[in-house]
Amino acid sequence: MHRRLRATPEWSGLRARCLHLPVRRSLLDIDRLRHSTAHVMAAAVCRLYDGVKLDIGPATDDGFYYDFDLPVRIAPEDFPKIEAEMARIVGQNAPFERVVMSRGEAEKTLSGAGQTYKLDRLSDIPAGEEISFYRCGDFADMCRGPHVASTGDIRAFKLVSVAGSYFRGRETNPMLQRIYGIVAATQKELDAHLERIEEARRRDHRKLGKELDLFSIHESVGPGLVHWHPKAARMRVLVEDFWRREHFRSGYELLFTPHIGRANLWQTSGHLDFYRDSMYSSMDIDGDDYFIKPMNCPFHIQVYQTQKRSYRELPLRWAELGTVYRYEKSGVLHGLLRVRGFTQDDAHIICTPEQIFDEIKSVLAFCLRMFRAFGFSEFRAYLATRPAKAVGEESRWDEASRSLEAALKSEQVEYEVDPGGGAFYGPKIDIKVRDVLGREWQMSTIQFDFNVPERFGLVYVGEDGREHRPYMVHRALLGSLERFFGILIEHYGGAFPLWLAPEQVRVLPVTEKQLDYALKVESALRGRDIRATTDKRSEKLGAKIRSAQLDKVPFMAIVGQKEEASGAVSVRGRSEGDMGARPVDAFAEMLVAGSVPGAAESGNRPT
RNA sequence: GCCAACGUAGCUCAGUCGGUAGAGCAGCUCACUCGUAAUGAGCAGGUCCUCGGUUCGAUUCCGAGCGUUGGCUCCA
Repeated sequence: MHRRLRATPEWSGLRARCLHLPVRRSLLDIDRLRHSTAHVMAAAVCRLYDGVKLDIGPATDDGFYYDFDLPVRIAPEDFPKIEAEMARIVGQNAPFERVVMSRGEAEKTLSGAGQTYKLDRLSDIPAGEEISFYRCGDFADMCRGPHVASTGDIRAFKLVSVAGSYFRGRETNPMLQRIYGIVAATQKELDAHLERIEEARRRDHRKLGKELDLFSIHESVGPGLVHWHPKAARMRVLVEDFWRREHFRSGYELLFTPHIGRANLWQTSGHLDFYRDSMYSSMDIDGDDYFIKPMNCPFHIQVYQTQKRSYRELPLRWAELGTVYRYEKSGVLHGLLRVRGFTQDDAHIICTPEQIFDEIKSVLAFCLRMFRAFGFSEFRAYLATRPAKAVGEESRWDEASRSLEAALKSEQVEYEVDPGGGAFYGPKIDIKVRDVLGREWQMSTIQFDFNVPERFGLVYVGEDGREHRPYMVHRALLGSLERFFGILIEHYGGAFPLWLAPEQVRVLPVTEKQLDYALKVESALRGRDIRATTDKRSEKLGAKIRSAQLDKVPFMAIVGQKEEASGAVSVRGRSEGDMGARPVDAFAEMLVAGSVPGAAESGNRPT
């Protein structure tokens, strides 16, 4: 899941631009610094606490961590103490010395020190490979390295969090304590990094969702179940309308299907065999078991099966904004990004073998077009191919995988292949999108399904008059509307572009004497489908402007005596400031022109 | 689900070493009628997450549960 990115020049350039990370050093050097700092942290923890058992302390994408088994609980309040000890070690400028040992020596050293986790890790090292320790002052750790020359090279670091983590990530193993830290070459770079974390915190969709009155999740209703407030609902309608229009234009038709279905259906589809852990328990209706849907595909298949299908009507492209419910473990729920009930922008494409190349290519192009409309321009794809255990003929897998790869090449999307990483039922492409802060979000998935068509006996009649099994592709572009909305909030920092803003204009009367005129302006704008409201409070103009700014409304229309006399408004842009007076009609014209779906706007810069 | 922390007004938070609580903002009322990021005064607002236990007395201590947060894991 947390795959390390390859340091292609193009990609690291992007990182540098978006994450404000140092460009001068190669990623290897920064990793060396991170890993060495993890050692220094481990050394400090060993000095401060007794009975420390070490596991590992690797560099991560933006820092480092070290896993410990400790008799005491570490809390963030302990960080200053550990950091102070780390600073002492750095001050000593102790060199990192590499010590090579035989397996026997290493075993003796580790078991003598009671380092059981390390012993376990030692057994992972293949026979014949060199076993090295790195010593630094009074601390030594089995480690492949490499390290910086000495601790004095570590100038700016900070511990950021502590959390539990299973040894080797397995639930059955003991839970260790993981301390996370960040490190940079200079204090300035560290500060920049901290500033980036701060910016991400400011943009947190859970925080903005509350501040901007967008959505809520209620303990009384249940965790992971989202309530869209009026402003968010308005935005969702804008997204959905745009989505539907684009689908119709791209040759899709829409379906609406039920929320529940008989157990037998899920038995046939295989969900009850393979996916039951993620499904909610059944409900009894007239003595039959029904399940709430975790996916839409079995329903779409039913629609397909209502007729004998000919090759002439393929490809069929059926899309549905289908709300599905899936059980997610309580610990993984996270705002809008990980929920239990969500609306997939699902579609199934059923086509002949001859059609799959073109179909995949156009799905991918459609996908990128969609993202660009929402202000995303950096993508990365992961192609997952046939695993050892898989259903479906190998030739079909090959054909499907080739079509996926060809589409990626033809659309010039950077991608990585994950050999054998596909699900048992088909190969797939997952597409990740970078937001304005340089964070990567998995959104789209385009996957072949060789399982469901087989299980439901899907066929079409070919030119030869015989029955053939069609290819079925399952795809979601935005993924889930809930999750996509959360990402949009963070990408734009709540300052949505004009076409998506739930409130596009707020009319601000200078005094209550202009309230009637303000309401007239509001109604004129609404007449042009512009989302306008009026601030009717008895406040000074400055206060009204402040509220509108905080609510991130794209435009304010200020109306005082002068404007009323001339049938005008004074326009103030949320990022432009005072834009001067103009007639109401001209203002409306400007807004309508700027509200085209997908219209780019500079509303997403960090503020 | 697991480890840890947290849960006080609509929001952000303070506080109570066990004697049922307070601020700012938001809301409401009144006054003010104001020109590009906060006018003033007043009012109202709380099952201190829930349920048990200890105690004369629990928001505070203990236990369980629920939820949130940070991770782990999971994401056919």
